[in-house]
Amino acid sequence: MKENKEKVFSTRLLKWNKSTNNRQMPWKGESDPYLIWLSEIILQQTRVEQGLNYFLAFKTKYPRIVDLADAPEDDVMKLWQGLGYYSRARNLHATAKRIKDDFDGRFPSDYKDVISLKGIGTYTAAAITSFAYNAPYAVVDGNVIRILSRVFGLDTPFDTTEGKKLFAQLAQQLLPEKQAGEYNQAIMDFGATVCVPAQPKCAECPLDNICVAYQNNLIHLLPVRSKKLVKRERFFTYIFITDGTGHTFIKKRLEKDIWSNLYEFPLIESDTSIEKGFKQRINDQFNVKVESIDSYSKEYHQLLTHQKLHIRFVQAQISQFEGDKLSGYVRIPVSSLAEFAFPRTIALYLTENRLV
DNA sequence: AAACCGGGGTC
DNA sequence: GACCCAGGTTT
Repeated sequence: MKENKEKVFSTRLLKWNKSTNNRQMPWKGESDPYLIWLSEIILQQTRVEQGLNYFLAFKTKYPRIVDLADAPEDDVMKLWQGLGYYSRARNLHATAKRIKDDFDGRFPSDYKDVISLKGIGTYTAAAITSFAYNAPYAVVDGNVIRILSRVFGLDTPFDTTEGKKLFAQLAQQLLPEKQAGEYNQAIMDFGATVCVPAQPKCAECPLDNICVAYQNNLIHLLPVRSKKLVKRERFFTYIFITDGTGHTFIKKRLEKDIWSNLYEFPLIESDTSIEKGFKQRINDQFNVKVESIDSYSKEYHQLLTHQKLHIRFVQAQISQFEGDKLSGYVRIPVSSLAEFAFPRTIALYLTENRLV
């Protein structure tokens, strides 16, 4: 009797995993759920190479959950600076505090407790519980979706409710329950090294003879995404204010928008690029009298998932007295700018202009 | 169900 | 320029 395809799939993946020298990473084979959790949060929508140094920095600075829980949030944001998706850092910190308070400082082991934590969804809960406790929960990430859509020939868009349900059910069905951790690790490594998005290595693929996409030349058509993103264009003009005393003004972004909890300079946002009339605009928006405009930067471009940002920096000089009018802003020494967490483009501007 | 949330790498 | 990455939360 012919073995069913699901069984063949899982068996071959496990065999492939044993026979391959997979990527070695600091969190591989880690048994401490705290470090597994930390690595998984950092790696959400993030490449291993990009997240690696951040993981090491966090592990060094916060060796235990309580160390992270007791840290000032601004310190956590600063360490996260440049990694993006900053809600991950806020949730990481909030969850550390909750574990300290509600779980006696020990990372929970029950799936239902784990997924109740901020910043932990189905993927991360499955990853943590399977890696740390070999709990029978199948991970579904970009790698898994890509592999399943190709091998099983599924053209249901994965970014829909129906698609998410379909891939989750199939992934769970394929999971060898007694080898959950090993299998989850195997399928993601396989997606990252063999069944890659472009130019997958089908010639060395152990699943080629059961892969619907390979057999039917559909590799480049799967997986299917339902819709493409629309980008909004925004124009930011940041005012780097000098008041003749070596100080400038910043504030923390607290609105529901990009870069929440990061710092920025006084901002003028507009529908188109601003090229002139800075004195008047600064006067109107911030109620300060500008003595002179000292410099006018190039336009920086920053691409976010849903937005294209046009960012320019203007250095404006005001009198020392005028600084008192900037309510809501913090007056800080220019020499202390390096202590604050800034969005990537602001950090870049500061570096290029030797301000940090 | 759809929108939103960063930054970097690849083709 | 489009797509992707060890996704999750909010509306």
